[in-house]
Amino acid sequence: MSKKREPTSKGMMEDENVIKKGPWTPEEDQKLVDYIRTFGHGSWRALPKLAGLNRCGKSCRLRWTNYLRPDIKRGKFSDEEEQIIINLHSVLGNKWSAIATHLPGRTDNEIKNFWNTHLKKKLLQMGIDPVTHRPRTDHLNLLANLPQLLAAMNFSNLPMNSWDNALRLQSDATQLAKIQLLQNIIQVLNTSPPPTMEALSLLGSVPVNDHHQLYEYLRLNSQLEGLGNGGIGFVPNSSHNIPSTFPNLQDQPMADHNINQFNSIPTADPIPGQEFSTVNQMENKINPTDVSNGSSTSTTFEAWGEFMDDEAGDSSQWTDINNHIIDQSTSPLPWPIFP
DNA sequence: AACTGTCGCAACCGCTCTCCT
DNA sequence: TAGGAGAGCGGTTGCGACAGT
Repeated sequence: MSKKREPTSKGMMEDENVIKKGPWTPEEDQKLVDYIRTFGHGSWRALPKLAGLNRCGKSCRLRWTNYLRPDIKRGKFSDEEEQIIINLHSVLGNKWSAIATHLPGRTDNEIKNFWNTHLKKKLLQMGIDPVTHRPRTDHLNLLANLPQLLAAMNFSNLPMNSWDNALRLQSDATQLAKIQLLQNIIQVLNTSPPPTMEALSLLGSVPVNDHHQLYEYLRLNSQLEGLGNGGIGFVPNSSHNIPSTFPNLQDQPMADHNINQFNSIPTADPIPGQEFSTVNQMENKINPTDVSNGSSTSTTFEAWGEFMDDEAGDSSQWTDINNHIIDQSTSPLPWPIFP
């Protein structure tokens, strides 16, 4: 698309008949703010004339919503905001306005800019595709980036002590992000043929606490498998492909939830051009209303989250994992680590 | 000091959606 | 139901600020 902006009117003498474009002056801002404070914006198209501005209504609306609105929050995004954006983006994609509704005081434009200038790069550095939120396909690269992936996992593990509706959605998305990351790590460990010595040796760069974290996740999922739910079927150094990362939920008595959609599970080697992240598959099935208003008590994410909670016990398995990280006496790894 | 490259962000464009008649 | 107007959204661009040479 060739969209050359008209030469900016900055510093130009304005023809009264020409709608001004480009940066807003403090005087224009003041006029707009004064008018909206007094009369409200009403019709944006009519506003500029009424407010004495030589701008189009659209420009006035954008200036107000993105910059002049009194409830706008300025300054750097916090770590928590950053994580919320990543999580919501994994669910909603580039629906910036939908994401913005979960971040009071932040505008869609600001979030979009922050994503494009910071978060995209950050995810790429961690070896994660910012579009699909899946690790990039090169397995050796993935292993090389394992420390960053695990760091991202820890980063995602925000406390979830406030279960208001907005945070529910974020928490669900956080769970998914974690599952997604682990799933892809496990894919690498279960590739057929088995990981090479070289590939496994890369694990040596992963801090030992992260080994414990991985191990605990795998152990817990093996327990799920033992319960007849499918589990992830992890067998260290096994020579077969990983059968299914997610539990087979179709037999679960959860009729109120749209859970059968998980029948289609991403495989270790998606067909080129048909790579659908599990998160995206879920997104396609989610009632948009549930996502946007965050008030539903029966979202797919909740169903999945409840399932996880049920199977892992009252305390989240992630808390369990973290406890093991603190407790240095946890079980040794079931696979060899090459120096 | 001058030049060049990179980054961040405000603002624009064009398309889509929603509402009304 | 069709069509027009207004509003909203996502993608993109231009430009100032800053860092590096």
